[in-house]
Amino acid sequence: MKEDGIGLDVTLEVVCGKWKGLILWKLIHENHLRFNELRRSLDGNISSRILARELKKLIQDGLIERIDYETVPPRVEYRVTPYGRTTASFLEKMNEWGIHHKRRAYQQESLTDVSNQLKEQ
Amino acid sequence: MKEDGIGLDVTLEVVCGKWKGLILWKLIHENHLRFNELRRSLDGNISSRILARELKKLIQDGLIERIDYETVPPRVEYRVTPYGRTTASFLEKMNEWGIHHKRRAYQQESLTDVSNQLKEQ
DNA sequence: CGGCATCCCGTCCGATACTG
DNA sequence: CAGTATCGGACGGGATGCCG
Repeated sequence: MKEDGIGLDVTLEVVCGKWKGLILWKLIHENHLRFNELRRSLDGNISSRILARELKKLIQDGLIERIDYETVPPRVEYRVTPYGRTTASFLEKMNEWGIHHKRRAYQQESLTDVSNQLKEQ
Repeated sequence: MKEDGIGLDVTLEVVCGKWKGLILWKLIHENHLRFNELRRSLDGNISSRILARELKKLIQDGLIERIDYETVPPRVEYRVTPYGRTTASFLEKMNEWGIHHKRRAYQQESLTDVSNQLKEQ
């Protein structure tokens, strides 16, 4: 038996929830997005309140940084830090797996359809 | 720009929450655990209610399977399915990253200590 | 042993409105 | 533009007790 999941728990904490993983993923691929830019790029259905909160958490963990240009009107950009970029190691894998899972879920539907048809005979 | 995070969202759904990732991880490394065996192996602080609920979700997604020996007293085992085992691709990476993150969080504390000492001067 | 029922709380998530 | 304030619902997670 190998050593246990000593690290998995904290990764789950960092990336968990509906949005933080997606935000990280976006910033890794886009580099420096402004608040509303980021908001619109996330399927459009995250509220500003939620986005602000999730961003704060990611900043606290040192994964992204906030650049305030101190202008009027305000201009703030968010960037992934070099450290935050290391999360790509598992986000990449998660994304790949998700794509397969979607394909499989679709096949699964077809299978149960067939199975139901068989049962009806 | 590459294609977007078309898969990440569903992976987050599957693995999200405090426990499902850890349960999968356990079953991948142990193969067929009984209910209370599994429960005790998870830091001991998951309630049976929560465990039962999370197991159901994982079964619905086809990641694990339940084998009921139909004996008295009851004997039920849980196993990861071949498909469930494919999640190891990202769980492995998440675990590695988490270990690094813990180490870094520790260093970070030392850094802020130093930073605070500097500010006091 | 392997759960389910009940109650409870804190957090997540969202819509809407508003501010500097 | 970049958020904050407020309200409210849904869900995750936990403690306790009971059942076949």
